[in-house]
Amino acid sequence: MNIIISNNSSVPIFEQIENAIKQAIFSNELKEEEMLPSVRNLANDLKISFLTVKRAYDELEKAGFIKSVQGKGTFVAPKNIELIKEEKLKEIQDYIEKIYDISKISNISEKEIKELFKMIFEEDF
Amino acid sequence: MNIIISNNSSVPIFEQIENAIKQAIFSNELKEEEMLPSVRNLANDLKISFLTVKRAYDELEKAGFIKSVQGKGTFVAPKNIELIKEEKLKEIQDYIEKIYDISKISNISEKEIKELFKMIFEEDF
DNA sequence: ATACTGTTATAATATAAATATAACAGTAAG
DNA sequence: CTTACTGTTATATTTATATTATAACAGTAT
Repeated sequence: MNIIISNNSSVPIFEQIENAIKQAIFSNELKEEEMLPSVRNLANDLKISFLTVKRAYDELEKAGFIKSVQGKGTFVAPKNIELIKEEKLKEIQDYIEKIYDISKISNISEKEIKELFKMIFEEDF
Repeated sequence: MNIIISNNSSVPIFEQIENAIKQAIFSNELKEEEMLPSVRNLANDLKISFLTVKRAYDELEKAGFIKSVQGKGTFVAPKNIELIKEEKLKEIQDYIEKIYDISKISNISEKEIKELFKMIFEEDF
């Protein structure tokens, strides 16, 4: 698995790891039940503290993407299609929220946004 | 000008001020060449440090929205708001394209996206 | 002179992210 | 059982950023 992190990103490292692993799971680069790198190994590879990896794993586990077992390792959870769809809907929601913020600040009307949607989705929206 | 800030927002106060002033400029509530509240006055109104207001003004000036003159005050820059609006529309278009890509890959219907829009814009869309 | 403007410098506080270190606990293989 | 991996937990520290308090300095207008 290829994870690239940036020190001077405004996105915290633990969150960058989360996103990279989610993406690997979505793209099936990490398959069901497959073992993830151990917290210490990944920390060594990325030259960061294992606690930062731990935090990323903890949040991924809370969200249901992976499962940690003491003494054995951390594994990709059996795929839950609904969970993945929820995640994608959340991504879309984040984008819509960004659009909302921009429209409010820039005084752009909903009508104008609708037109863009029609153009890109090539359908009545 | 009505600015409301929140202490426990994850958005820094200086950024909340930035956004509120941008919005006021785009909505023409603050007109070209119009004077903004002085750093100390706005700070007193919002019950925050004038340095926080100063920071917001500094960033707005760097972005070309306002212009500060020592001894006189801070003023809305004469600027082509339409030009900035075009840039913002382009940003929105990029986000919609991302949404389009996700929806195609994840088999998410336009109806579901419409629902999210209604939810966030809190209006029929 | 005064009373406003913005500007700058310094130090302090608060919070979150990330770290270093150490110890503890479960699993599997020799 | 010992060894060498796993994950877990606790404590203290460092780092970066946002925010503040305070003081002084500088330009403008009346």
